[in-house]
Amino acid sequence: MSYHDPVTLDHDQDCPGLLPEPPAAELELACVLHALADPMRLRIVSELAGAGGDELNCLAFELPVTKSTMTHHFRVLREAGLIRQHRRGTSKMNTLRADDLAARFPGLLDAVLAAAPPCPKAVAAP
Amino acid sequence: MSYHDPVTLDHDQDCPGLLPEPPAAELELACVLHALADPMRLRIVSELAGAGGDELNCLAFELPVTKSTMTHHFRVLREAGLIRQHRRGTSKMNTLRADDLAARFPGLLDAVLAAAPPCPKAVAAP
DNA sequence: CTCGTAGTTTGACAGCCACCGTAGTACGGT
DNA sequence: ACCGTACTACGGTGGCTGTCAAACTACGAG
Repeated sequence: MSYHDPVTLDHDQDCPGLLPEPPAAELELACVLHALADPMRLRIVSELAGAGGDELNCLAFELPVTKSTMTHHFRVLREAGLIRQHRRGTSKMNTLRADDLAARFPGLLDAVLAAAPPCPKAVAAP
Repeated sequence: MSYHDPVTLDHDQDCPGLLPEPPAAELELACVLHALADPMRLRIVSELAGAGGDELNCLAFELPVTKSTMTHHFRVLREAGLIRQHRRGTSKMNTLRADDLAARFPGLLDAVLAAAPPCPKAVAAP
């Protein structure tokens, strides 16, 4: 659950404002499972999966916690390698790293999403 | 992650010494994920899976922790619904509830086991 | 520049938890 | 009954963590 800042120059040019994330090959199972074991974070991941690859800013998730707690959760998800975040204006846009996760742990994300509780409400587009 | 002691009379007669466990239909994803997120517990589950349904007593797992910590880990796994335990003489025998888990969360256990680090050593028969 | 909004940092809090050591229980063999 | 072995209960420790409030930063519109 620790990694060096892997943002390369190439990456900076392709996606300005990208926040640091662990490379797919370095994702750790215990870290991913731990991140998914929190109901708030599982809900974030479920809603991102339901958005079908669309980017959602943090406000798109109407979670019953404060903004600072949401910041914490998004950070845990990013550092575990579950989500990708980049800055766009005043917003942080989030996507699920579904392809990376499937490549690293085949079937895991699908099984977790299938097992996750249904989302309380549909995600509003930002 | 809480349940009432569900041991029924029928169950008592079929398997004396069975310790309380949650019914398969009541397994909670967050609880299961949390139990699997600890490397020691993941290793226990992996070794039980590798034993192909054989019962293993607690000593069969040469984990780098004390016996009292192992007791704690086995308890977490049992209460999360991942393992079944029953007393046999002075030993506690453990099996993986693979069928229950597959029924409740299809594909999850397989994906986790496929992703888990390889066991450091083969499990000695008790 | 000001303002509003999205998001972050910081510190605090209370509960959780992996781990340990110690003393104890449960069981079976002698 | 005693003994050895498998396992547990209990208390303690230090670190972790979800959560919050308050102050702050980053950004873009006007």
